[in-house]
Amino acid sequence: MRQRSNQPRRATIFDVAAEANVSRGTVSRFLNGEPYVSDSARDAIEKAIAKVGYVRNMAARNLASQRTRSVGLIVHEPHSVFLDDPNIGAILLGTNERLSEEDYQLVCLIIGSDRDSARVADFLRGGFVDGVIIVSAREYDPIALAISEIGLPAVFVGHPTTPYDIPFVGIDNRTAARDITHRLIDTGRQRIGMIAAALDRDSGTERLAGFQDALGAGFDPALVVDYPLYSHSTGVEGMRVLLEREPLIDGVFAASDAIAAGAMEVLRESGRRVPVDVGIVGFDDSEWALRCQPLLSTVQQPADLLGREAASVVLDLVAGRRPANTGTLLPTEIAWRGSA
Amino acid sequence: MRQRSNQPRRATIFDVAAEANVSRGTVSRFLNGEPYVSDSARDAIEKAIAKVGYVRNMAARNLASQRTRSVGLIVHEPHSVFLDDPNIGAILLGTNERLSEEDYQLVCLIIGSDRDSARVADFLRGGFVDGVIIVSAREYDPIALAISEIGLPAVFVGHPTTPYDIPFVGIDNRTAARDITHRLIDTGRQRIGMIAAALDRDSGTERLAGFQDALGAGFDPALVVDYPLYSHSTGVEGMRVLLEREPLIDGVFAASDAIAAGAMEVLRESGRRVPVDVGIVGFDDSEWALRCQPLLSTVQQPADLLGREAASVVLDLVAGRRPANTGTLLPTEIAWRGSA
DNA sequence: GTGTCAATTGGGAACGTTCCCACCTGGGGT
DNA sequence: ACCCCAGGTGGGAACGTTCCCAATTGACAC
Repeated sequence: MRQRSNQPRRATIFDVAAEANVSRGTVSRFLNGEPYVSDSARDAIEKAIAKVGYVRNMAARNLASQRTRSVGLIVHEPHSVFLDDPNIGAILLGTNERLSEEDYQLVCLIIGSDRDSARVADFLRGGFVDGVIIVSAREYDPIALAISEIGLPAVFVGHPTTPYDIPFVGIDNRTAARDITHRLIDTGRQRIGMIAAALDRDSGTERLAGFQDALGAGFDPALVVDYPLYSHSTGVEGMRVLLEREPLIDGVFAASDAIAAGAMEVLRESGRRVPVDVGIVGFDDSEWALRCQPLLSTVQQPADLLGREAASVVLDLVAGRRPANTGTLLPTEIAWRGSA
Repeated sequence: MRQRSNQPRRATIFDVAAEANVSRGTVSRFLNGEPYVSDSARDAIEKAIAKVGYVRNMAARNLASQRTRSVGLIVHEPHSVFLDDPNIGAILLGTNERLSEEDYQLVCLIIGSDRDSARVADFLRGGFVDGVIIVSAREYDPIALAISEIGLPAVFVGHPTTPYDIPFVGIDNRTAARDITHRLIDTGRQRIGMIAAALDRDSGTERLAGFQDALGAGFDPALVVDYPLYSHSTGVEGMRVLLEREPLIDGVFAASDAIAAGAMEVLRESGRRVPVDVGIVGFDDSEWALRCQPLLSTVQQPADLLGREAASVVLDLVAGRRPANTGTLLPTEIAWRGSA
């Protein structure tokens, strides 16, 4: 079985060299875009490759060069993440696209159980990928710890709350919050409140800061409530409190779609119509946004760009180029739907 | 750079052999689970591996064995598919899981443009994967054609309408349709209709056949309408026709979630309450099901199992075992929600 | 005692690259 | 006339496996 009996043997770099009347070394230099290949050699090699139908043997290249030209994409909590979050798919797409451009392969590493976690850690330790992109790291993620320890080039997508020595790519929460709040202002809302959450995290404080930026002098602390979680029940409770404080409220920025969904239920119960009486906007563009009636206007992450950018950073690291900054924030877009 | 200067050299099979006092060949046999390894050798090798911290070098294995131990997952039309369909993620997960069990790697191959299509075809021709799983092939898919031509082990997920010499893994539309129709019957609905679609395809005719199976003698052709597309507008139009034909209709099986969503709008407009006055069920468990009020009961594909099964089939093919049958149909489950 | 066969083991020879060093060649400075 | 250097080339030596053939051993039948 040394050689698939029926198939004609695949062309190698030797065949190309022979056909082009140059040496193996020159062909290799050509293939890798290195200097010191004369124009005549280049021509001959190009023709020879076309003629013998040569394609690189990855395995041999990997073995000789001691690198794999592949990057791992690590995802945690498969079921909830893959089903709830359309972003994850887009991130995968963006990453894949960028890596393809550089002739790198994407390898999916999905961690469901602790057993997986160990298997993946072994995999990484084995040097089967040149770098990794960590998509939904938990706090104090053991795999992130392991990566940091192995010294493998890595980048987070999203903003980990625990500081590792690993760069990240995320979104600009503050600007996004400011922009979507402006929508409320621009459509003539007079009494605009916010249901904030998670003020113990960057994302939480920045969304609040953006809200404040947008309102400027008109900012009224009395119209802001805050809760620990980005949850539906936060929305229900927060909206009740806001309505009590200011029955004439006509605009609400919810710090997450789940919060917005809860708030909309309370608004409906209280007899207010969305968006006629009250405009409401959310953040995340998760499934919650589509379960609302009317559909929720919300901040949409440029998930594919996040993926692309993360790929770029990891490629830089692999190539030994330290990235300029330890974290990158990408601008967001807004999905305009019916709620405001 | 022959060897990463600072890092200690990775242990090889030679180190293990030396440590265990056996030959390289014996270690290799052990690692690959081949026979002809004595118990004493086995023990010694196990200890040696643990001691020197050996992990296989994939590149070397691939080069020597002339196979890659990786399988490609081909997906078309990234944006619509990844965003609309939660199934695709689950399929990916299931595939990845099964492949991991056999120490195979999943490589994502995503085709967005024709340029991608050519690149992927080259990639496959290059023998960079041992087999492929094609997730959302279009009719007369050029990539499927290429694969068929290259002779690469492959399997479809889903039921391609064009017959290739490639096996497939899909769902049992007929049984699923029968089962979900039974729900309508069991909850006491008396006048049950169906909005069928795509009767030019297997999926369409089988869903109708399942509906007929369930109703048996009670089947009334007058309560079935059919349209070419599985679309929202089909639901709107179909429901109008059904209501006209039978105002007392109290159960509807829609051939897709999109159809069900359209039908529910018409029902609401006509003043009928779901599920009190009319029970309605769909098929697919797509996003449409969650946009409905109340949420739609619908047929859910066992997407992770589809992925697993496809992986198993492709592994069989790679190992040279011809699968027993050319196509596999998996049973479905039903997501019970508020609409029936 | 001899032949045979099955269970083991050892190690040479690929596998197809990259890396690196040695070697040419010709033009320009001394 | 000589040296030097940059552009360009050739080919030996890894890289770490798997594959396969030859060799060794011991049991068992004749």
